Amino acid sequence: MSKPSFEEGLLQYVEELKDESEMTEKQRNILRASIKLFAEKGFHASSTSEIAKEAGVAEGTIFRHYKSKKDILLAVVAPVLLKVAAPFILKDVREIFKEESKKPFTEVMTQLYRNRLELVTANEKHVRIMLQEAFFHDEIREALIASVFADVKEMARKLIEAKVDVGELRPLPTQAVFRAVLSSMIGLVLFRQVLDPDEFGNYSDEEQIALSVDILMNGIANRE
Amino acid sequence: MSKPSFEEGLLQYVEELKDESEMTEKQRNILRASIKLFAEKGFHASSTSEIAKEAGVAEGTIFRHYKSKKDILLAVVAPVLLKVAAPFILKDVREIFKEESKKPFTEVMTQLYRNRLELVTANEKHVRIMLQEAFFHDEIREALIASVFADVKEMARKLIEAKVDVGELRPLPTQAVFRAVLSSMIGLVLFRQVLDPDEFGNYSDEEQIALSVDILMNGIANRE
DNA sequence: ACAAAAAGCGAGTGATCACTCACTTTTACT
DNA sequence: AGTAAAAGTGAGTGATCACTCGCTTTTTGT
Repeated sequence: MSKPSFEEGLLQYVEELKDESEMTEKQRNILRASIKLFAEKGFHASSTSEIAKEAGVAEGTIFRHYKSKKDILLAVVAPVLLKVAAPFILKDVREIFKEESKKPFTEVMTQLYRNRLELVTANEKHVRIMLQEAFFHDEIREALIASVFADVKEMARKLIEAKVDVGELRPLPTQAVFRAVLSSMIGLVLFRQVLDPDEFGNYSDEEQIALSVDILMNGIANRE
Repeated sequence: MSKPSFEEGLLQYVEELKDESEMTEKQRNILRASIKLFAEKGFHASSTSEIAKEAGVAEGTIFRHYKSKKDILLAVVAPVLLKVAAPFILKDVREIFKEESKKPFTEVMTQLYRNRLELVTANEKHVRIMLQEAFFHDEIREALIASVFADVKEMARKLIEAKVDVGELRPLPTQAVFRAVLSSMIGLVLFRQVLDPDEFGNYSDEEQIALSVDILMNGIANRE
């Protein structure tokens, strides 16, 4: 599992801006600067004067190309989300899901949980900022759902239905199974990072993952 | 299950401010106004001039009593959280958990999920603002965890351990079971309200709850 | 009753913000 | 080369913000 950072992906994308479109160099600089600052400190915390400074451009130039600050955000978020964030978030998931039929579902889940825990740990700041922005701006939330959630849902759907067909999973509504999987994963991250890091530490990450997967697969009820 | 709104609780608390402490009437008005505005629009969106206006007080008076705007927040949040929000959030949970030994765990969970779904639906705005503030201010997040999460965790611990003792639940680490329960609940709410409301609507709330409880109890794996 | 302290006041301060506009420079087209 | 359009500029605008300060009013203790 390779580990190119989100930052690298961003920088690379920013360089690629050079080749395409009929943008002025200055306009590209504005986008570059905005991407950098928004990713670093979020939208609200980045002022237009900062963006201008970072871009080496007069503040008036910004508003020559974008009619408002929010306009920059929208111009920046869609392509970045689609070309950098979504691929970055989904890359490993796609690999893990690829060999669906070979591995037992339990193993796929274990790998997935381990991988997601790593991803969130390594990119805590960016995750935080993304959630924050998704919280505030409907457009970003919807774009995130459309570009990331929709994909992962489709991938999961295929895997889950295949596993139901071979009798490895119960024939429940796919949507409910997907929800259970994602909920369990979100809960794992949430408990470790936010809600209860102390008690979480009573077991190693591997043990916690094993517990989560065990419960996801077999439930918490005792079978008489 | 009674339904006093969060708003009512807030207003009642605000009235009770009258009786206690050595506060000036104006100072109480400032707290009242702050509580109202913060609950309505959040901390950042409420300006000190607004608070002053709402409180019927000069802006200078605010800073006579509180050395900064954040100071008001901290003075307001701890007691409100402890005396209004936490009881409000936990009230029904406590009732549902009360008759622990009588009802099967499945039934308790079903009631709990149903109740939480109702609570979030009926108080969407306040939930949103609380999460938003918890996101931004470490102090609030920690206060929420200490006053709400800690309580619910303790209540759940007792119930879970009792149910493990009578053989209704598997002898897993309590903490992992609690995480599974809470994750499933958060997931239910998250999918319905944010992530996938369309597909969620394919089943009724009751059906979705039943599915979540079923999976929580029995897992998603097929038992050969 | 009187003075000191506390409470209250509101115009004012300086900072920052997104955004504008009159103007200059560069680019593109003929 | 000449010109019109596009790009770029930066001082300026008005709004808003949290917060201050010199002053007046009210409360308190004796």
